[in-house]
Amino acid sequence: MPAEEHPPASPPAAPPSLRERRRAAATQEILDAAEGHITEHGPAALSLRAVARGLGMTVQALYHYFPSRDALVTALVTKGYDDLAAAVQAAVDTAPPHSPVPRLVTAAEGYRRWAIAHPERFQLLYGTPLRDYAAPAEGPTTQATRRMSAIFEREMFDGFTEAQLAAIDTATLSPSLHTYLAQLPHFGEGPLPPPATALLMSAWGHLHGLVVLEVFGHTSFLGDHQAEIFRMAMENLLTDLHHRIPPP
Amino acid sequence: MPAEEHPPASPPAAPPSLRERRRAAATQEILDAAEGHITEHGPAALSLRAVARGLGMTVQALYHYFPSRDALVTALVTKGYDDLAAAVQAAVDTAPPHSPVPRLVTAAEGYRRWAIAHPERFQLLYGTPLRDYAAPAEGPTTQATRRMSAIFEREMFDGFTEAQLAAIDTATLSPSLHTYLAQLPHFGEGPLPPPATALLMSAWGHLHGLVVLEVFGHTSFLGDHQAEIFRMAMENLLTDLHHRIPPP
DNA sequence: GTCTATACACCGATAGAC
DNA sequence: GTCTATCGGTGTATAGAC
Repeated sequence: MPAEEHPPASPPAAPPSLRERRRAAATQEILDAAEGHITEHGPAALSLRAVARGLGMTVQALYHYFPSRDALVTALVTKGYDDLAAAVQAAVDTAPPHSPVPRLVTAAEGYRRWAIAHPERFQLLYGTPLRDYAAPAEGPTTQATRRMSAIFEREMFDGFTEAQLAAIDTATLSPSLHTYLAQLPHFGEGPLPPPATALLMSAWGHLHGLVVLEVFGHTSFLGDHQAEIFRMAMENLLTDLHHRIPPP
Repeated sequence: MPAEEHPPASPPAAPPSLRERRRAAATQEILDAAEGHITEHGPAALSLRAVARGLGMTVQALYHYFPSRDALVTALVTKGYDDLAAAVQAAVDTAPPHSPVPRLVTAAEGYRRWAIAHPERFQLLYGTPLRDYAAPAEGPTTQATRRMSAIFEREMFDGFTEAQLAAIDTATLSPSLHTYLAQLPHFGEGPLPPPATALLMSAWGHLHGLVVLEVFGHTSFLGDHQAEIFRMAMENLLTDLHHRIPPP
């Protein structure tokens, strides 16, 4: 059951015909309704029937736009990653130019804010994988991860020379890991020295973990103070990082 | 629909009767089957029918031991937290007395190892909350969090005086947060100064985030090297921590 | 305590008429 | 492109016989 060609369909060079525009509009409407349903009932409750109900259609109308439930889910996941990355980027972009709060912290707070504003969509991306849904290999997840990495990489390491980054003082990396990281397809602009890549992953884990615990309610006993704990953790992360980067 | 008294049933002072022992044995058998089902098909697929099928029973037999699906889930969640905490504790306990790897890192690796060994059960605890399942307030989750906190608290801060911990150098904590943390019911043995509590939460997020990303497949591009990245991150965490604790 | 039978809901997917 | 009708499956929960 191939699931290509139907939803996004790389547009041909020619301008979209009326039929195509209508189709795109309908597709968009379905996506919005599906997103709304997830927001209200959680990712696990997503079903074509429920979306159809919400739209006043029958299921078969939907099958005309999405060949299967998986196709719809894939579209939603892709859009989720896009929106999250855009939110992080927007947070960085809209920060005042000489803000006292470091850009990396701003980016992290953008990540957290999006997750808290859209907990169910965040679950769709980073929670338990959906029952009987297999994400397409080399699919949206991979691409999205790279885009996010690129943003955080820039905010963490911009302004340092490659030599500095290569000399970052971390706990020992085995030669095997070192060469592996060195030959990893680079997400960002320039190549990233292995110690920097390792710290990037560590930082992502740190950031992500605090957000996950909060969104899934495991730190609710902190109440409103979760924001400040998060901020403190990210500021500490940054100073610890700078502490590990040698002077030029 | 009250769900008490059925599964664990605080035992009366008298020794358990034959009937009670039989009941306990059957309950245990059901729990094992349910755990097996989760391990094979994931938490979302858990249903009384499926468990009953696996046991060669009918659903109604199960209703005799668990008044509802929620009751069964609660029992499984509780057991999950217990097992995870026990695994972390066991990792610390079985470490060689003068091992070069710090006890905190050992504990963290115990956490990671359990999650990787039981990814579906880990999902049950820390993944997307189950559809239509509401954990009992002040329930197993809260208790379990405290137990885990106590372990990590010990490994992070044992050997330091309270004065040292109170003088930990973190990014600024607002007075409001400071007093909030100070009056938080203490999870561990002694009272924990606010900066230490804040760093404990930060560390838990760090640890948890890396594990979550790995278990849910978001860092699979690192392959076997995820273990080493994790180890490095935890070692860095520990040295950064010591860097923030002033000498006595 | 375990069974059959049943009520009532949900789901994905397909066939074929219009 | 949308509909009705349908197949074959999932689930929670209850009633009542044995």
